[in-house]
Amino acid sequence: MGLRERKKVQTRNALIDAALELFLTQGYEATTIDQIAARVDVSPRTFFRYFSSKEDVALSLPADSQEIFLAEFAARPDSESPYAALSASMRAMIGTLRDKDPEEAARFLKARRLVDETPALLAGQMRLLMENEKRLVAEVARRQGTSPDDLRPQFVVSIFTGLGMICYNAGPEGLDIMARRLDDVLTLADRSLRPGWDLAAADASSSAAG
Amino acid sequence: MGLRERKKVQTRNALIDAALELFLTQGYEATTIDQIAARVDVSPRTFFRYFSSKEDVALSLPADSQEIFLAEFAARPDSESPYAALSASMRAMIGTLRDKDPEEAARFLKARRLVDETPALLAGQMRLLMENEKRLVAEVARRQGTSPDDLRPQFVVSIFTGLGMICYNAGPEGLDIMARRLDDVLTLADRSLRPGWDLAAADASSSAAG
DNA sequence: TAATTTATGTCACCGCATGACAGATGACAA
DNA sequence: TTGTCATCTGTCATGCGGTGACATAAATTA
Repeated sequence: MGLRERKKVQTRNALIDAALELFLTQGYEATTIDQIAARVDVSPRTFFRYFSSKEDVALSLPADSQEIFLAEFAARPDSESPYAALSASMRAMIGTLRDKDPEEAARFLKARRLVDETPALLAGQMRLLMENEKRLVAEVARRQGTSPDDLRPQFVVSIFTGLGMICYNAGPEGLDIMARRLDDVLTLADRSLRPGWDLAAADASSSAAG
Repeated sequence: MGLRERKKVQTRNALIDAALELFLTQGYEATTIDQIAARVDVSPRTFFRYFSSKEDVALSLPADSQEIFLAEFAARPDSESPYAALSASMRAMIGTLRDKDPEEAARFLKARRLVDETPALLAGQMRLLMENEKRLVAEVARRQGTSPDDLRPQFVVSIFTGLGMICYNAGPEGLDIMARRLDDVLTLADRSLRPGWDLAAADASSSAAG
């Protein structure tokens, strides 16, 4: 890897660190791009060459974790039911996060804390989630053998997204807490849902695109 | 009602109409506050005296409908289970919308269409939803006899929120379609969930606040 | 009509975000 | 090492969103 590339990731990480630091101490809105740039000794214009917006830098780590989740999901064997694959991917994501070096894990937790206490960022995170939702629905539909326009894959994804939010948003206290919370939620789900609920049952189609 | 008040609601509605019109024809981001204000013959500064942001005017109608839902929910008898009360409130909300005068219903549908095709607004709508979520969880906890910090009321609300999103977001084509979609989703839910799933079962507590 | 309240317009200002251009710096071949 | 090229960066200018301050116009009340 050349010097140029190394410098780039270095600047990028520095910007993230500076941003998180300032956001957490002064508050998200109270922090300006100029302050972040100044702390990294970079022009404000350069900030926007690394991140498309103020929100972007705050959500870059959560966005990464979502990408990890999606990658895990895509890698699950077809033998698993949609819901089983989704649950396993969630567990795998937490595991992956835990295996990273401590520095990066700390960054992630900082970001999680920040998002948790900033409504605007919570909304942004939801937006990320929704952008991925289509991909998720498509994959679930494939596993079910139904159409992505069908109500059933959307149903499964919606249910799971709700569960994911509970444990994801409840875990700025550490990845262990988050993992435990996930277990609790999945236990609750097992108790509430009928076996095979996520498989393509008889009718209930009523396609109709959104 | 005095002239002053009448003028205010008039201006407000004019701003909403102008905004929706421009948003739908030019696109949300491509439309400026100045354009909206100009169309109503009002200074841009005045726009912000009626709406706190560009997003606010676009989401004012969806926000209203959420308020209606919450009001309906608060009015449901305690004899209903949490999930039953939530479902009934959703139906009632659609009914209330349908009973309004056609002009206002048209505005609502316009807003729904707009939100549907604008990711930023979709996210904003989710933010509104999440702001109300606490209230919802508290009410469900009361009905269950559990603590709002408990996982179970959160679980019920999350599940229902997912279902609500499916039918809500699928209905820019009219309130009738939206009602039918709701029926389909609830049917699917009845088939997937065990009877009494939304009641406070044995343990599964593991409180832990977010 | 006079006094008070309140809505509106004007002006100034800040922060976010983007395009354009010039200069600095690393990459690479001779 | 040197020269060329690609790319990163800083500076400048601009537009839009959003807010505070103040004066003016309009409605309310007496």
